[in-house]
Amino acid sequence: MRLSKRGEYGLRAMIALAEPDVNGNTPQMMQIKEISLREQISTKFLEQILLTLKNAGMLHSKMGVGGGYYLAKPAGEITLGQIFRVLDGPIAPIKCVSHMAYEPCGCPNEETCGLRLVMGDVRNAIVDILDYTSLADVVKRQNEIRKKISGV
Amino acid sequence: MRLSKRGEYGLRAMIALAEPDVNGNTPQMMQIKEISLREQISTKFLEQILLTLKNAGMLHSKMGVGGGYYLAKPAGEITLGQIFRVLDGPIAPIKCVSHMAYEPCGCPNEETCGLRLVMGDVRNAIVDILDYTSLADVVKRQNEIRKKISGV
DNA sequence: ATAAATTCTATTGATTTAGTATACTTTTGG
DNA sequence: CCAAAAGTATACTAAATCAATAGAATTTAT
Repeated sequence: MRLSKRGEYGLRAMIALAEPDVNGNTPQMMQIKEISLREQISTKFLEQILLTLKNAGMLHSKMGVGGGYYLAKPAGEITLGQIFRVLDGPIAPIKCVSHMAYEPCGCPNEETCGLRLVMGDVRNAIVDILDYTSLADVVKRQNEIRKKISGV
Repeated sequence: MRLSKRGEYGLRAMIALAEPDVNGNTPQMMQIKEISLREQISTKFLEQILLTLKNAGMLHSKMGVGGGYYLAKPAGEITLGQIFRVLDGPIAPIKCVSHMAYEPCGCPNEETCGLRLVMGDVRNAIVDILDYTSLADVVKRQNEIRKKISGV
């Protein structure tokens, strides 16, 4: 049940872009290099990932000197599930329980397949988290932890 | 978030072995061919998978004529999580939230990494299902559905 | 003895992953 | 206008993993 590096980097970059800039403004614009440096990601690889996200309509960009990427929508309207699906495909652990990319899996009787029943539960559990967690939620949670740590 | 074919086939085979035989006896002994035929799995591939499961101590086998595989423990004592880990490795979507195979993931600050927080939730949700569902639970659930269908 | 069954090891071909490489286009500062 | 900065777009590749295949060795019932 692995999240790919592509997915990991893309999610981390999106979370970085969802944070307000030094002046508290949002959405913040950041250059690829800035993100790759801060998040320890190969610049060239991140380039591809951000481009994919842009083509999927989740990011906007500004070319040329002083350019960069910024979120296409408010952070509260972009969920981790959406980002995940763009970069890593369907969330379901097995095709026969996928809502977005259903395919029969070849078991003798899909209707009474025990594995399918359980994997359906797993799918729902994951989707319930990823599709109901927005970038804004993540940023908020990060800030709460930071506050708790500095407050100790 | 994909379950591999190896994992899928292995889980299906173990569920088949957890069902009582025609006389209601359990654990039932089945030959590789029998399982591969019923579950539509390449016999040779299933061979490898069952061998792995045997070496992990979840199956016993009897060689020679009239031989076959059977569960090493009662179906109620084998969880899907155990089987999954043997065939597909750690359940966690990202190493830095794995209990069984922790590794840092390279983000600048693991403690306040938002992605890690969310993926930790995802891991727990999956583990809560797979580690608390035994083969016996799956068989029971299958039977309930079969009863419901034939009863309609 | 022999046929049926599991065991074990090696290999293969396809696909995916995680990048690199290269060249191009757009924008802006000077 | 020109050069540098920045994103755009493809193509390529090395390594790993996946799904399966092959074939020989071993064990057992009859």
